[in-house]
Amino acid sequence: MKKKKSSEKTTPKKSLPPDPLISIRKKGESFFEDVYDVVRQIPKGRVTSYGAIANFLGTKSSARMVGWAMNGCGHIKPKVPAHRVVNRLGMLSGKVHFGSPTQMEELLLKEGIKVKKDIIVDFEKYFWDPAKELLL
DNA sequence: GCATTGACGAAGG
DNA sequence: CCCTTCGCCAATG
Repeated sequence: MKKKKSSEKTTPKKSLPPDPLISIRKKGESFFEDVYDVVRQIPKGRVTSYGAIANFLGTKSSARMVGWAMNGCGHIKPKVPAHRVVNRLGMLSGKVHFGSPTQMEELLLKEGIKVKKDIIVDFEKYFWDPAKELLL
C-alpha cells in the first residue's frame, strides 16, 4: 500500500467538516435542496430569516449562501414560499426578485402578515425558527 | 487566478 | 435602527 508523504500538510481537508448537528438531518445532498426543504416547511402565516435557516443547516456563518440558494428557487418544484423568508430585521430584502415589486408583501398580507415600508410588523411575533420549532 | 458582487449576520460606533 | 467593517462562500467578470 502506498504511504503518504512525510511532508504532509496540516490541512487534511478543506471542505465542510461533517458536524454532528448536520448529521441529524438525513439530507445533505445539496445545500440548495436543504434550504428549499426547510423553507417549504414554514407554516402559513409565519416567517423566518436566512440566518435561522443557515443556523439550522449548521452553516450559520453562511447566511449568504441561503440567500444565494433562494436565488434559484424560481424554477424549483414544488414551489418554494420564498416570501416567508426575510432577513434578520424582517425586511423584505428579496422582494425585488419577485415578478412584481409588490408581490412578496401581498403574499405575506394574504397570510395575515402585515408589512409596513418593506418591513414585517411585529416580526418577532411571526418569527419561526426551524432550529427550535422544527426540532426533529 | 484575482476582484467584485450578493435575497446575510454579527459586532463596534 | 442608523452607520461601517469584517466574515462568510459561491458565482460571475
